[in-house]
Amino acid sequence: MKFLKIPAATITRLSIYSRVLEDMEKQAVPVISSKLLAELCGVNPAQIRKDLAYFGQFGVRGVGYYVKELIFDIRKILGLNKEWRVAIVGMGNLGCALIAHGNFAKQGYRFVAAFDADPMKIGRKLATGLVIQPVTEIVAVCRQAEADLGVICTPAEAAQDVANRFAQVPIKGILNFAPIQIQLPDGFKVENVDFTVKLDNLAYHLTAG
Amino acid sequence: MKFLKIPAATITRLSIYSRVLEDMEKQAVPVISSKLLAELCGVNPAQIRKDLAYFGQFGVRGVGYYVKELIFDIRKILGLNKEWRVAIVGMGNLGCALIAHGNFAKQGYRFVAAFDADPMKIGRKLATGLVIQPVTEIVAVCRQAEADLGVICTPAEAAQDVANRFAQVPIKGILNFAPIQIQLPDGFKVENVDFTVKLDNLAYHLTAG
DNA sequence: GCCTGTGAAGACGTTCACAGCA
DNA sequence: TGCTGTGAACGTCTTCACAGGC
Repeated sequence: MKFLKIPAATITRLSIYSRVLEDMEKQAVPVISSKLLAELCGVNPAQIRKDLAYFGQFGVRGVGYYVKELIFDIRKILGLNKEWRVAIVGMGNLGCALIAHGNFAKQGYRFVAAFDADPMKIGRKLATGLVIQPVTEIVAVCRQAEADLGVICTPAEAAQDVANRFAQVPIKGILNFAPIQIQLPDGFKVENVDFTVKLDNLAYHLTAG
Repeated sequence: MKFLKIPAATITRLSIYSRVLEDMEKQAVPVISSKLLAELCGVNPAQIRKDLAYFGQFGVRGVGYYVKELIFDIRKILGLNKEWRVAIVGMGNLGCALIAHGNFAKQGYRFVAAFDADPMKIGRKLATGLVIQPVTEIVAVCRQAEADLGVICTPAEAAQDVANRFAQVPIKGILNFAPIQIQLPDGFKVENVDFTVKLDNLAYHLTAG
């Protein structure tokens, strides 16, 4: 599917388009133009058309895009036409909040394993029915549970060790909430979510901008 | 301070550099070269020198950068040489997890007000001593508490309303965890943290890449 | 010799402007 | 007419390569 080089930003935007489109669908909007979608997403209309053009032709000239079809097409492009099985490590406040968070399930992500290093927490049953298991079992349990993706919510010190275990499974996609740059061989993809980096951006813009 | 146009990515990287440098400082490393720092951050050495060059000269030729000084300089660039006062709305699992999260306090961000729409939660006292107040009081309480930044952890439906209230305070920098594009006039800066967008990126790369 | 600081070159992503089609 | 699809123009960011200085 990947003939041209797709900008990383394009993928991120497709994800946002799909979120906005789902909203439109809920409001029973049947068709949308790149102009309106662009406004709702805060981007340029040509950007949207170009992003989609990397993957094919999805619109109707003179009309626009059929909302329902476009949602389907984008989800297919992103690989969301399957259930993704997610393992999560570090069941502190944040880890528990993520499991309880409704948006993951809605988008097709399902938590299939949970781990923690704290012996006090092991064996505890979470709201979803998952039982917390020891981090030493990550490789075995994730293989058994056929996990595709890993989420790291541990303190920074533990994050690299967890990533190494994920790598052995192998789990090739990791969402990392620890404020540290994880080092992994090529072929592994780490996405970082760093709240303080975002806050630092705000601080800078309010200070200098 | 802002003579040239600074790339947005530069600010994000400065924030990451500071995080890695703080790690170096803890390990009592006195001096670091752009080459080593680049490896630890996963970027090109010239990138680091260029990023810093936007703001001045911080290194010593033939030697490198003094870790402690560079941390200080970067924090000053980002505007982190003051305490930032943060208001947070939506005290569900995620909101509570954020308040409990140690990294914010460590970087100079202090929660000074918490809000929720649920009458059952109002008046409840959080671990930090903060008392949850009704969202209708956002403007008054934030002014009183002199909040600089706002964090939105509400469901998507409530996020725009909360942002509008922040805008009236006025709070000009908002960290938004709701999966929706918030619309605000120029002069306001919104940073989005959207977990599912990140997961979608992983899904795409594991599917197509 | 070594590493920073920086103009110039190159790569990349975005926007424009219009051709193509309902 | 209206809106998509897309090559070309533009602007921005990154990397190179070397001059400058310890």
